[in-house]
Amino acid sequence: MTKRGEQMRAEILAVLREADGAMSAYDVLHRLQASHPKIAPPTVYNALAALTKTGRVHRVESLKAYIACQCDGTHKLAVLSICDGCGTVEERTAPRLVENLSGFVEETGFMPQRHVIEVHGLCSSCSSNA
Amino acid sequence: MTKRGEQMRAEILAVLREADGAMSAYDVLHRLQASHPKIAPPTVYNALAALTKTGRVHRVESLKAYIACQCDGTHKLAVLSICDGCGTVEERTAPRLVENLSGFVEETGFMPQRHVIEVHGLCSSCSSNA
DNA sequence: TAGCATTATGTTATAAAGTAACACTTCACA
DNA sequence: TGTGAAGTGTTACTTTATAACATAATGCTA
Ligand SMILES: [Zn+2]
Ligand SMILES: [Zn+2]
Ligand SMILES: [Zn+2]
Ligand SMILES: [Zn+2]
Repeated sequence: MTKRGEQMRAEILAVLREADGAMSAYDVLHRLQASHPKIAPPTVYNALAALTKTGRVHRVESLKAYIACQCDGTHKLAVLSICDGCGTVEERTAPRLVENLSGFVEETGFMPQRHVIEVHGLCSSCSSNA
Repeated sequence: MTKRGEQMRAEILAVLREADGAMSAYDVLHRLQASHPKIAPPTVYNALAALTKTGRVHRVESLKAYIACQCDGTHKLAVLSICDGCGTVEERTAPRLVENLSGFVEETGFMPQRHVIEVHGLCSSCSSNA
């Protein structure tokens, strides 16, 4: 919340936005070491946690990596398409699909709170170059 | 493929089947150290990789952990319900849902190959005890 | 069956990812 | 200005995972 912290989060968000694909926390760390020589892992992880909590960043679970949000806060409905060729990650919202998924797990009395929907494959440009 | 390896895989699968919830690779490792004092991480990771490739085990991406397959080989259509209360992971197949998801990502020319669908929340018994 | 190539497996050592615990800073409010 | 709550940073460490190489099993050739 303070200036220092918010600035760190803004820098990390900028780094993630510039990136082509997802970045690991340590990718981010090494990138920041140019401007912040003494930065340590927890600083990055703290900032990523704060950014994730406010929906500005998502962790890509199946890549152990992070992306800047591309869906402007509707991240609870997000589907990630992960290209295993070029590493790009596209985020799109799919309210209907998430609703169906919730309904499906609720059939057994399960109470859903957070959805992880990640699809690996090839993006259109990688699959045409295959 | 050889006897030694297949036996290791069978043991690991048995350990995972006995477990209540998902186990980390190191949980499995420590469990096996009782019977195999000199076992090392790559042995476990190799076996888990082989078991995963043949669909007998799944990695729960959002838990960095592993479960024995509960769906008998139809794992490409699986949805995991992960209880954050008691740690149980239930696997159910949802062909229709996966088909819809594939259709959704294909709208942008993406070619899906592997689906990760994990829902966090509370199982029926944990949510009634809440 | 012996010799050799091929593949699978195990071991050592190390890298990558993540976090606990505590010290420090900031800022609101008395 | 003090005091405390909240947030942030640092040190040191744990957990997760893999590269590289050594070893062992398998199956083919002769
Ligand atoms: Zn988003
Ligand atoms: Zn691509
Ligand atoms: Zn399965
Ligand atoms: Zn539960």
